[in-house]
Amino acid sequence: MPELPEVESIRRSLLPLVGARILDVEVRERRLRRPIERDFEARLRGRRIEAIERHGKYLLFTLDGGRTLLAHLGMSGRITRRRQDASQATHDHVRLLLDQGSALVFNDPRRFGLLSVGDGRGFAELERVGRDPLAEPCSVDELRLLVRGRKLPIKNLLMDQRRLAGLGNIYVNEILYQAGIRPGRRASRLGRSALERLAVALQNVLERAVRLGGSSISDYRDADGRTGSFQEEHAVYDRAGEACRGCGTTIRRITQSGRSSFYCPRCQR
DNA sequence: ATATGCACCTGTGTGC
DNA sequence: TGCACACAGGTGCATA
Repeated sequence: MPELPEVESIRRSLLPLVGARILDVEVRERRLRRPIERDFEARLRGRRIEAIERHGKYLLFTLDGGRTLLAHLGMSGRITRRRQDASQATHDHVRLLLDQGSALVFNDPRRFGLLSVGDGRGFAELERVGRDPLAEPCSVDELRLLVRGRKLPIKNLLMDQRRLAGLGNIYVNEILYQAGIRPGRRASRLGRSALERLAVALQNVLERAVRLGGSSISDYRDADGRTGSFQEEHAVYDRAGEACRGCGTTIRRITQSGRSSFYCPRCQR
């Protein structure tokens, strides 16, 4: 579910927890994308949260003693702040009991998410992801290097987390609309002007989406249960059959590598 | 190395 | 009402 803007919104809503201590850990379901380590609870208990950062779609909780809690929400994951006495919901897999009666709850119906504790931040998962385009905006020259010799569709390239970290199906579709590029265009065939528009669209869409707290399509919420509102500005995502806000042409849906792509056949070439 | 297809899961909506 | 099916914000692995 969550892409870069949603994860960033969750991170910001979690910041009041910096300084909190983890008093206890409860794990009800260990079978996530990768099973939760056996010593997960022991390695978290008693630690203090010193910082909460994000890289792409990953959240990193820096703890005292040099440890790091890595979290990924997969398709359906949520991290919520609650009272410890709040009732447990279906798919509440992990609860971190903090001081002052609050709790951090990880809920994930599909279990595509990930939780892991490491010493430092040497996670194999993190080594597989590229730069974060919000933290480090891409120049046109860098985009040119990225597309050089790549014959796959630009949409698939932008979704490849090893190249850029954080873009998923919503934001890639929205960025390509803003840039006026069809999702099926071969990456290597994009010219200088298209790459310039892409660089601008990348920054504008991500910054705007973060400002609006991300996209709440069906059930995304930040850690305090608040929805985002960027979905109200979606130009193409999930709008097949509706009119393009720019020119009135009917938005099309196609399938690329098993995922839906949406575009305006007139505004995007 | 590059590109694709499928598996991993549960929930929801649609059409019969 | 029940049932079958398609589809969903992601990633990892097997296969060409």
